[in-house]
Parts: sequence; C-alpha cells; structure tokens
Amino acid sequence: MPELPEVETIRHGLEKQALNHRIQEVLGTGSRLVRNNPQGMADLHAHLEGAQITAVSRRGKFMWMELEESDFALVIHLGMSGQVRVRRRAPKERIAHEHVRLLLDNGTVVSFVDPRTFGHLTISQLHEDATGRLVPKIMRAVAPDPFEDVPMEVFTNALAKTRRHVKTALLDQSVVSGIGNIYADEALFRARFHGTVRGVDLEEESAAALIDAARLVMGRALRAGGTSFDALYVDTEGNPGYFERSLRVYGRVGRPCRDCGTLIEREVLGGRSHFFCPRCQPFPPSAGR
DNA sequence: ATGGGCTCCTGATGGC
DNA sequence: TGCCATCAGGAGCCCA
Repeated sequence: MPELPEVETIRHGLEKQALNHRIQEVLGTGSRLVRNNPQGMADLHAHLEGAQITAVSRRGKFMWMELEESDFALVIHLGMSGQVRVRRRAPKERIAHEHVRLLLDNGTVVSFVDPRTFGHLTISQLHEDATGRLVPKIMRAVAPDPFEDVPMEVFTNALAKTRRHVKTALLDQSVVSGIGNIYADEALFRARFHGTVRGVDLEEESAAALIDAARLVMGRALRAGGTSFDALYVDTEGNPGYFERSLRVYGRVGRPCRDCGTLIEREVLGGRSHFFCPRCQPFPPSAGR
C-alpha cells in the first residue's frame, strides 16, 4: 500500500514523536511481522529495550530506527497494509491487527498494525553502501530513491539498458526505490509514456524525464500527506492523506483524461493494473509488444 | 535476461 | 441477505 510519500509521512511522524526517546519495553508475541529475525521477537527485545532512538531514516519504502551505541537498526517495511500509529499514553484498547508495541520513556506508545502481514520488522546491521550512505544490510538490493543526492545516471543507466517494460523497471526497487503502482502510473502519464515501452527504447534524456516526473509527482503527494483510498493508509496520528484527488490516471478507468478527455484505460502488466490515457500515452509503434 | 504465475494474508466491493 | 469471485498502495520465489 504505502509508497514513498506515505512512508515519508510516517517517518516524519515517527521522528517528531519518538526521536531521542528511549525504548523501555517491546510488547507482542510471535507476530509474522518479525519472521525475518532468526530469533523472532527475542531479537527485538535484545536490541531495542533500553536503547535510545538516535535517528529515523528512510530510503524508498524502507524506514529504519538507528539506536544509540549500536550498529544495528530496526528496519520497518509496511508491505501492502502496514501502519505505524503513535499515541501519547498506553491505550487499553488494541487497534485491530496491532502486532507489536514499543513503549517509550515518555509514555508514548508506537504500534505496528498490519492486517495482511506482508510488512516486516527486522533487526539489521548497518553498513556503508556503494553511495557511501549508512544503511541496513538487508537493504542491499534497494537502490537510492529519486530524492537522494545521487547522480541521475544511477537511475538512467539501469533504465535505459533493460529490455523490460519501463513500468516493470520503475517498480523494481533495485533500479530506483520508492515507486509503487500508483506513482509509477502517475509518473508515466506525466512523462507521456505507456508502461510497455522498453527501457532500451528510451533516450537517455527520456529516462531522466521519467525519474524527474516520479520525483515531481511524489513530492506533490508528500505535500498532500500521501494518497488514501480508504482507511488502509493513515499517518502516525491516524489521519488520511489528500492526494487521491490529484491522481491523473490511477484508479480512473472509464473516466475522462484530465488533459484531453479521452477515457482512461486499464490493462494488466506484470500482474498489476496499469492505468493510462491511450491518447496522451500512445504505445510507440516502433517498439513492438 | 525476462515475464508470468504463484505465494504470503485480510478485507472491501460488486454481481447474482 | 448471503455467497462467491475479484481485486488491492508489496515483493520474493520458481519455472519456462
């Protein structure tokens, strides 16, 4: 569910409400969310209890909490339906599908909620990646995201080399991270490419324009607090985002294109819905399906 | 190398 | 009203 703008909204909420506080206790038993840790919840207890949160960082759709005097971090991935909720004092009632709680030294409670449990909470050692940034090792296959200060070639080299459909490449977190199904379609619309264009058929500057479009649309979504179709995405205080009203193609099948009036279409690409305007994003005749 | 299919789950929605 | 099929903001795996 959450893509970069939604994850960044949550990261910012966590930073405001949890940074520099100490984790007193970790609550929860045997949730699937901790499946990637060899010792399950025991790894969370061992690394988190008593530790002060010294940073809340993000790359793409991954967040992580850095800890005082530790080179291990708590990596948070929200999958399709994950939420992080922060409340001022320990509520008696549990939120449905609340799996793990962190109790902080100021009485704040951080809850990890996830109905489908595709997300995960993983303790991972930090190390310096190829760009010189300190990131958790389990993210070794995660490329920088479009908001990071890296050369454009980091993205366009991979995009312009592949024979895959450009939408598939945009969704590949090892090519560029943070982009999911909504913002891939929105970026493709704004850059005027159909999702089935082949990466190799893109000019270098077209590939750059596509990354720029993704950055632009995700930046605007971030300023709107993200996209909420339903109660699945809310920020750390339970509030929805308001970018849905600005979507140009995603979820708008059968409705008129906001630029040209042609009806938006949907087709399946790589097993996911691809929404596009057939007039604004014509399939290039040269490229072959 | 690449695409397709399937998997992990729960919940919302729409057709009959 | 109920029942069933389909779909969903992610991502890893296996197979052809």
